[in-house]
Amino acid sequence: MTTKTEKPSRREREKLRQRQEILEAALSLFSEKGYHSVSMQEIAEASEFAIGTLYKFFQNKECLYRDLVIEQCDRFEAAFLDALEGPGDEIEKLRNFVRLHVDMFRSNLPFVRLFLAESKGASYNSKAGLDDALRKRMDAFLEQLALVFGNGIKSGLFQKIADPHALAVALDSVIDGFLLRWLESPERNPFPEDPDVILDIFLNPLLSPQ
Amino acid sequence: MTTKTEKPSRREREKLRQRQEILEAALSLFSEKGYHSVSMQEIAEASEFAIGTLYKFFQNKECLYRDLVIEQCDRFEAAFLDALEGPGDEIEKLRNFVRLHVDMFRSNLPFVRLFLAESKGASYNSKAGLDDALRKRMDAFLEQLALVFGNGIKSGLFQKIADPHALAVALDSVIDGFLLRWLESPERNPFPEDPDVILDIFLNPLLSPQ
DNA sequence: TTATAATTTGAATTTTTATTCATTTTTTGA
DNA sequence: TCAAAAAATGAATAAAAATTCAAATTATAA
Repeated sequence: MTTKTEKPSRREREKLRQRQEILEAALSLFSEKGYHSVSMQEIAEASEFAIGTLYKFFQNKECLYRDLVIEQCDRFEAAFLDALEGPGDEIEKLRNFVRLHVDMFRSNLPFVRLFLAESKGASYNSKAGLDDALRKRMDAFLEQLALVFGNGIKSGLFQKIADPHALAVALDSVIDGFLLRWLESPERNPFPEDPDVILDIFLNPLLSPQ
Repeated sequence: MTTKTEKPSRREREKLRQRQEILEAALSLFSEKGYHSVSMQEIAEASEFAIGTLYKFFQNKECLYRDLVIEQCDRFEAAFLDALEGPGDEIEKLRNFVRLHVDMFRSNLPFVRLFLAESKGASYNSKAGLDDALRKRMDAFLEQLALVFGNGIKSGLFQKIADPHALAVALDSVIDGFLLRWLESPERNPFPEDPDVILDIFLNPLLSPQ
């Protein structure tokens, strides 16, 4: 009962911080070993709380995992949409998107592993309906990306070599493909520092002849 | 001790058949529910053997899973390499590869789910070194695919818009991307019946101007 | 047909881990 | 400073499966 005007009290802020610490430890563990190979015991030790305390923050293991994935997805989605809604023509938007995608991939490897496992592989969380929620968000995002292609075609910036939605799927797949190859064998596959390495495969053919 | 000249005795053939039946049941279950959500009990019931019998064929659950994945990969790899080594120019080889990829995807959905979980997501089998083995095979296969692009570029059939290895990664990613989208929401994403829908994104820009 | 070997079985054992909750520790406010 | 409330703890419980193995069944061949 410090000040009443402020929304989150000191205690509440402290709780939030603790919650984040648990999620951070859990993210690191889950991404390394997968959902089923991480015990609540381990998460407790890594985050330096007692097992019982975890259950004060999360109803159960599944909910902990779900919250973790959803919160990280929020971050990523917001960042990607920002890139698509930024200034510039469609080429610029795509370039920003690829650049951001590559950057976020590299600086969020633990989550990326988790996300790929969750979206491409078998979901650990079928009961919690997590995969369904993710699929819907992914659909919505691809819709936005397709819009960029669609607008580019409408304005004559791009040639209509394929359906905008197909192009969106293709671009997203290729980015993930490149980054995944790098993640799996960095020695054989160079990290695509320059986003144009990826984008050129699309832009070159897409660009209308001047 | 029937005939000595024949390699696999009647008994041995019977064993093989039983083993296949177990793997078939396991594939169906694993692909539907994921490694950790399938018990040996379930596999036993589905294949109509006793639990103990499973352990006569496979050292443990992990080995059963590993054998399953590896044997299916063998089939796929052989088929894909066939397509790349077939007759025709590089365009024809790529077209055959895409067509075959799409066909095998559709007619082997249970295994495809498993493979994606294993290769894109978190491997269930880190101890057994399965992911490492798969990665090596994938690398080798991409090398072959890159060779096709490389030859096409050398012969002037393709323009060198990117490194052959990058093109191989990109094509493989796009195929998987399209098929995965279809798998996840068939109502929203049409099945790419015509392999050219996928290949055109590559071939159009690649084809040298006549 | 029958003794022996090979195979199959599934109940019992062991292991692993999620979850609970009585107890202890810490914080709060007078 | 102290009693009451809140929070944290982790040993104990419960549940789920993997694995084992003694007993039962089936196949072999003399």
